[in-house]
Amino acid sequence: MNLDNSGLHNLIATKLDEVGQMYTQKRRELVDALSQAGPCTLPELLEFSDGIAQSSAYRNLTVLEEMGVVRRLVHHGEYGRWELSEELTGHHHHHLVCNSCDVVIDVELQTHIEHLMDEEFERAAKGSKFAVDRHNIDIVGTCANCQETTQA
Amino acid sequence: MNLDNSGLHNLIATKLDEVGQMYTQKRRELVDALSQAGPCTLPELLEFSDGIAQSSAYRNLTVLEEMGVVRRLVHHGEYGRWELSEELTGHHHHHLVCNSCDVVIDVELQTHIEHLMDEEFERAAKGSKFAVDRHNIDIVGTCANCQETTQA
DNA sequence: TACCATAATGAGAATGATTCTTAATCGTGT
DNA sequence: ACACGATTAAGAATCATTCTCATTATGGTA
Repeated sequence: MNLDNSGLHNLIATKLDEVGQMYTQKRRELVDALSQAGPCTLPELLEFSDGIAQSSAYRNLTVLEEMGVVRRLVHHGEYGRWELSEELTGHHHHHLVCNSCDVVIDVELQTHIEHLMDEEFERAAKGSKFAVDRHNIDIVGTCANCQETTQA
Repeated sequence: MNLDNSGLHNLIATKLDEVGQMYTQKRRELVDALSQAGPCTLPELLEFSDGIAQSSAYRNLTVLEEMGVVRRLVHHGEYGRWELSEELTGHHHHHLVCNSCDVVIDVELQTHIEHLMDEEFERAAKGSKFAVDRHNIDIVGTCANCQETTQA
């Protein structure tokens, strides 16, 4: 599979360079996997990447998270999940979360709904003097695969 | 503090009785704590409750979760959090999540916004043939306490 | 009230995802 | 080629959560 992630990679390389971090092959592989596959667990990332050690994967993801390159998601499955940061991809999105197999799928909502929600979230937070930063929405249910499986 | 949770307790007692589970004093204490304090971590629950063992707290919460009495939340803090289920309280709500101290505060949104969101979530899920069950919204930012603290 | 069967409790061991430690290796600039 | 700092990987350590099991409490029954 040939990915053209050169734009993405250049962006990240610059970002890491600014703070004296290296954008190594292993780190590129993690980013490639995430850009292909969407939110991934660590075992999934280990499959994609070629022979990276578990501890290195965790460490690199932590570094990349601190740099704002990736974001860690936490749901009910046994593993955490990682995705490219919105800051990097430029796509604000939310998640379909299957409560049968724990898979996570990206979705985008219509802009005018996002605006309405932002306004309402601000209003709702005001009562608690809570300063809103961002919002995460999980649409929970059953993915297409699991619907088929349970019918069989 | 005198709570009148008799209605709540009766409801739960009936629910548990139907499946041959006991609604013990320890379980009542957990429910009382949750009904007072909102989403709680396990250490918080251990403080509220009077001398319940850690392992018993976990086991009881799991049982109560299976009965649909409580729900487990998972965020980025070190501990999971537990709250009374919406099915039980009858209040659909979402969460303000402080990314500084990890506290979780309940909020309710306006009904017409909930309707708009539900429609949009259905629409967004359709593309992935995803069957929507419910939605969770986290409004992430800084709670009032942490805003004060950082100013000092 | 005494007895029995079943469920709940608590102490501690086990589990397992994630983080930490450390020695070896790699990259980059000189 | 050298030296320095960053990265890697293997395995140990951490720690929230789950499991085990012996003890205790509960509810039903006669």
